[in-house]
Amino acid sequence: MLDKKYNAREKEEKWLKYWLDEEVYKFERNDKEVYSIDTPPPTVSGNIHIGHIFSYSQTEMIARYKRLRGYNVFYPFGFDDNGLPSERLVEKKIKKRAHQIGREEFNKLCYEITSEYEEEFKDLFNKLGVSTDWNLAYKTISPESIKISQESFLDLANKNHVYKAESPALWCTECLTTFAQAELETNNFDSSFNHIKFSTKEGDNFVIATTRPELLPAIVSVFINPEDEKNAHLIGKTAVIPVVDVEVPILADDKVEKDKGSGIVMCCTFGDQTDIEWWNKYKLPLKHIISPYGKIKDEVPVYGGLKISDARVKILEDLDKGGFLVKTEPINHEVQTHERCGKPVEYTIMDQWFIDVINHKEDFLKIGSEINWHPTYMKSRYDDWVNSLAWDWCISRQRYFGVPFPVWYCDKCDEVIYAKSEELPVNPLVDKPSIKECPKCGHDSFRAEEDVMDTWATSSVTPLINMRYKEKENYEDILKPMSLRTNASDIIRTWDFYTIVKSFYHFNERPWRDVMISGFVMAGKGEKISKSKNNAASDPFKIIEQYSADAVRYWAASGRLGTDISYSEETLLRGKKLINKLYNASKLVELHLENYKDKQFDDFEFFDKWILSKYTEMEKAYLKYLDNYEIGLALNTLEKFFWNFCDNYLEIVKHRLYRPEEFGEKETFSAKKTVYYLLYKLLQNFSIYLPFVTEEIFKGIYNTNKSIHTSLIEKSPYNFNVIKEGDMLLEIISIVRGSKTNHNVSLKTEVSKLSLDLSDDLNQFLKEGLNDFKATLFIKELDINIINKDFEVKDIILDLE
RNA sequence: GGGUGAUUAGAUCAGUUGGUUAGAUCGUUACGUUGACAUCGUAAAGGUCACUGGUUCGAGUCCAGUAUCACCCACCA
Repeated sequence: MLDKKYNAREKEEKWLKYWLDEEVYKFERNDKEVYSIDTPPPTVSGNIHIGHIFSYSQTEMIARYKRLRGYNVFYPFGFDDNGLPSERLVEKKIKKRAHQIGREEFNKLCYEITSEYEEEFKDLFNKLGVSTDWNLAYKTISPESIKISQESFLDLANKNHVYKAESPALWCTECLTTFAQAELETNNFDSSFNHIKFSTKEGDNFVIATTRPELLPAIVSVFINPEDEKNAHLIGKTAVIPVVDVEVPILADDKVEKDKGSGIVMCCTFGDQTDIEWWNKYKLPLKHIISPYGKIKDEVPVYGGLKISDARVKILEDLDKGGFLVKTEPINHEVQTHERCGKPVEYTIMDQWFIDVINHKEDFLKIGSEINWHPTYMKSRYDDWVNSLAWDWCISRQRYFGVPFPVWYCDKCDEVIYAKSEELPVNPLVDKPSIKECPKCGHDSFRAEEDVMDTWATSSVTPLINMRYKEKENYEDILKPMSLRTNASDIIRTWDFYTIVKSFYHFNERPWRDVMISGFVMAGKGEKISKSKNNAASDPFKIIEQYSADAVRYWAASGRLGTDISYSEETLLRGKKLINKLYNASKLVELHLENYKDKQFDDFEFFDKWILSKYTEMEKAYLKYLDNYEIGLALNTLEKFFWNFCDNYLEIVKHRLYRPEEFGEKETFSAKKTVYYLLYKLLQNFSIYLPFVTEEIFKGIYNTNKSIHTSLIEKSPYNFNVIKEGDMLLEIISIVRGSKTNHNVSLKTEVSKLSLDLSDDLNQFLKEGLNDFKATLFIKELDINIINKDFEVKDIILDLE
């Protein structure tokens, strides 16, 4: 028996426990086809927000859908707990920087603190009803993941796709590490545009405008566009840099824009990426003046030891004193920053490990086109990114909490010593190489590689982690390729791209068949969710408590795939209403199924045929949408049908259900069979969105299975071709109801006489459903006149006594 | 500046290959306690489908341009 009222909080707790205790979502090998999902391991950065609910719910609904369609669903969860975001979380929490407490101690704290946050994540996802098998869960910093990540590195090294090189790299003076192109972000900064007077040895004067005057000591040349007539006379001469008094050549390059600033550019090593390009192209000397900590290097005269910002002030003062500063104008401009901390990027030059991506763009594009992108237009974002790649993928990070490179160097000849596969996982700082002597020079002492890998170098192998790559017990056979990757559109260029890179290098194959890209949660139209503004209900736990997990999932399912969604109380309330309606409709059905025994039957009444046919039509659309990952559109279709089912069909059929003596046994059985069948189907359809309330109803009324979530959808066979006629009769019912409303009387008011003009055809159908029709509208007398049109309501006489 | 998408009722969103009066929910208004449901029901009001052109017998839907928003990229002298 269903309770009188549905208590979501109590029932959600109950069914969550049941699912976990009964291992309803446990993955076991069997002969069913596997459907596997590569879901994003959330970054453990201490910040759980509403966006997590949104994208993870959508993926989860696909898992439930595929389970209902008979697939053996492989859906493991993970946590991305290595790398900078986790380090920053820990540093914030202990209020100390990593280098202040030392590597070993710091890593220990990282393990502990990230584990705490993972429990919180796990709790949230459980409460949301995420149907994962936690036995399959992984952490990107676990020994197993480290082993697989190192294995991946060695495989790429073996295939000559990684190399070590001294090369310019993006450097963060806040995080004290290099980072990858993909981690760049643009931010707006207030700054000043300084017009500085230069001269040439030959006696000319010219002006260069710059936002970074502190880089004057790093100038190695000056560039002018070869077609710039105004400045052409300077090309080939020697420029004298003011204040620092150094001479550099004036060269020509067509990358210079004639009309920008004075049309003359200073080239520093390094101020931006163009500088690096020119430095390479023209083999310019290196003057690297920025220290890792964001100061001017000590050896630089006058300005050595100053912070970048202080050096800027000082050099502007000196320029002004010397009469070199023509003018200074304030500007707000975009500056490239490190996305993890927002600090403007600097450049450094050091030994780094790189993965070659520039040489295989064509291959990555090809793999990209072998994957089905949902929505399809998301593929062009991937293509654009691959086409725009300018750097190889730098995977060295001068950090602590990450996967160590399985690498040592010979102390004498610097030969690279790779770990052996069977030694993994290794920490070269602790472990020693298995060889005793350097194979190149015979020397017998080695030093460890101290850098760790970029986080993406590990999260890009989640398919390998999922398949337990090279483990004895593995899933390699069923996960090559995986069925689905899901993520939001912002990490196409990182997570999706890098995973494709690795899959191509390891297996020469696409990592997944389908990719499903979701949008973002917005606070309102065009308003981004932001922590500082606090413009969204920030605590997902509170939202679940307030509205129930089912209602939150309902909100998360709304909208088209790939488009942004707003945080909307209205939608949450709408979900709550739907849950209530579903529960109450089920109670009505339950009431009439007390002694019901299902059996083969096909002699349905007219309105039963009508609603069954409508269902079949709806189901087709529902399945089609879900097969295309259009979760929201499937829900729309389903919901529309459901409200019609309640407001119209149940209102019609309840008379027959209550009064079998008046309508007949067979006729009443037809109604029972219809509601028994359709409610079951609707519960299944809703179960992917509302797993808790549907389970409660299913177990209360049907209980034909361990859980509704392990039942199977069998397509509805009913199709009686009466949809049009039924819809027309419904229109007539609506007109008569409208008449009652306009007279301000109850819908139970009797109709003394209803006069209808009907086509002969429609009249035949009405005859089949006549008793239902009359009972629904409380009609005493019905007068029908046959015409050529479909129908017209001629006269409604209400019994207004 | 470039790529991709979005722009529909006061709010949140649907509208599947172009085809009659553009749909739903919330909110508003009126009415109705009807044996699942007042966390309800019935109905009403509410839209120049961002703007400007074009294709077509016919455009919310296709094309071009403009504006605004979002994600990504480039520039960042």
